[in-house]
Amino acid sequence: MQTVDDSQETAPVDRKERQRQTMQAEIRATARGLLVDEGGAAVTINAIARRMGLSGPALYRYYPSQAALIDALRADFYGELIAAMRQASSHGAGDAPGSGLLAMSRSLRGWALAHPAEFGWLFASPTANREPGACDPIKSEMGHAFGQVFLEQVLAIWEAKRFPVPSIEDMPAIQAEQLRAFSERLGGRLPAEAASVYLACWMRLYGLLCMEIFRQIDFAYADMTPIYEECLQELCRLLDIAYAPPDG
Amino acid sequence: MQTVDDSQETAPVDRKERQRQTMQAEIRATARGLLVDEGGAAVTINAIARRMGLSGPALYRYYPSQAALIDALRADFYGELIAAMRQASSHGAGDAPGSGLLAMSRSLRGWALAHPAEFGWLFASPTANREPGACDPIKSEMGHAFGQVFLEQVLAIWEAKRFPVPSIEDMPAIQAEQLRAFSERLGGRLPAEAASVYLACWMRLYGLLCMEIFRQIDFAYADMTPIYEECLQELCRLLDIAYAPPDG
DNA sequence: TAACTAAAGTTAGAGGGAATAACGAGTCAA
DNA sequence: TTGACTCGTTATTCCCTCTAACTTTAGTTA
Repeated sequence: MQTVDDSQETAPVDRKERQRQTMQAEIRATARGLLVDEGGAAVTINAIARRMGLSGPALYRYYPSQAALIDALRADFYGELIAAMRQASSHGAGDAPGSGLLAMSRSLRGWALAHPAEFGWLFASPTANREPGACDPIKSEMGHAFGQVFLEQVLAIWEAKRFPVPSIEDMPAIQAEQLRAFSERLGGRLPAEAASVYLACWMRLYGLLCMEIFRQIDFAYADMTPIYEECLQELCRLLDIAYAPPDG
Repeated sequence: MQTVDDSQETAPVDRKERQRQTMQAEIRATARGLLVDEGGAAVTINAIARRMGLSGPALYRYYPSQAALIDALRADFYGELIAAMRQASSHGAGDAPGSGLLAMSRSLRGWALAHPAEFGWLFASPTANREPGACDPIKSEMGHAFGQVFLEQVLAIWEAKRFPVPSIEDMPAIQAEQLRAFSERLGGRLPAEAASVYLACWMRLYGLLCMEIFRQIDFAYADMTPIYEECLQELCRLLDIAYAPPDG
């Protein structure tokens, strides 16, 4: 049934497949260069093809549409950011509880500052702007994995040494219900009360970073490093861990 | 010198000018309808003209380019949002100090929730995405007026009854310097220490709202009303005013 | 009243982008 | 050798922005 009888047949197939994948990677790399050099509006099928010495329609052998290409590129960005965050958090592990979280948070900001155009595409896709009701599949999938990295750190802190949590009874019923559902979706590894702390921390950090990257506060602050560190200090207080200033 | 000798000459000129302005307003209204109905990508010169029963190039009599039209539309949105915020804050005035701030904050969220597409264009213009270095003139001008509305409320609270402020000596030098410069740009009406509290409050509120409107947290929270109110409670604590739950 | 002027609309067209169709050249296996 | 498959091409369609050149119309002026 299978055509995998021996290597004489599978080898060329694999080689072709690898060539195809490197071509796709080259297309995405070219698109990213265009994004960084000339802005998001310059990322067109024709412009990418021109940069690669190809004719426009050739790219449709590799991506069915411009939107698909852009989505793949955004998935790249998510992957790169998540990898950077994971690496930073593992580097800081073994020390005091929460050192991984601090390292991860700083690497998140570092990546966003180093790649503002890419970060902008993560936050709001130019593709998703097309239709009003259409939700962003990349953001739903990868955005989940994105918050997940932060969640893992909070989870580690929670499992090592519980942090203070608010009483879920004091919350409005709608909020309590949503927290319970979310906690369940997490497999119950984080109780609803602790999940509310995780979400509060994540919103604080991510919200502040967006304010900075999208320059919403630049009428007052050009350099937001101290404010970001102040935010991290408050997260540490909320999670009952020790704050350590960045080294270097 | 002036051609304003009597009404026989000025009347037709004014009438033409008025006609021109109502035409511009109609164009912007049509564009907004397109934005709301079919998304940002549908806001094209040709589509607007089609909806109005005109040919495309006719619109260039009223706006020099698509970008200019979009900028004018965004200025409309800023104006509408700011007017809503101002109205809400004046309605709540006279009562306890800070009641205006609470009303304003809630009307801000109310407007953003009612007009997510418009809010999206305030936060990140599709025009500004063109070039990487190009800053957004509308956001710089109107965004300032936007934060100003919140600032006025904080200022009123400050002048009525000082709120606790952090010591500027304890801050990093970079932050202290930026705060002093900002305070000076404000005409010294708010000292640097108090300005840091204003900015912290504004970033918290605006950042949280962006998280909600851009659905960054919808993996956990569908309805963020309680979280927004929680944030308002914390702002009240920071500004040393009484929190009052929304009526209704 | 007749001619002039300026504004507001028109069509035609250049230039670019997304996407499809139809076609040619290479590769590989039977 | 032949047939199939892949990857590239050009040609074409449709839509977009924007300019040029024109008609029409309303208001002004001699």
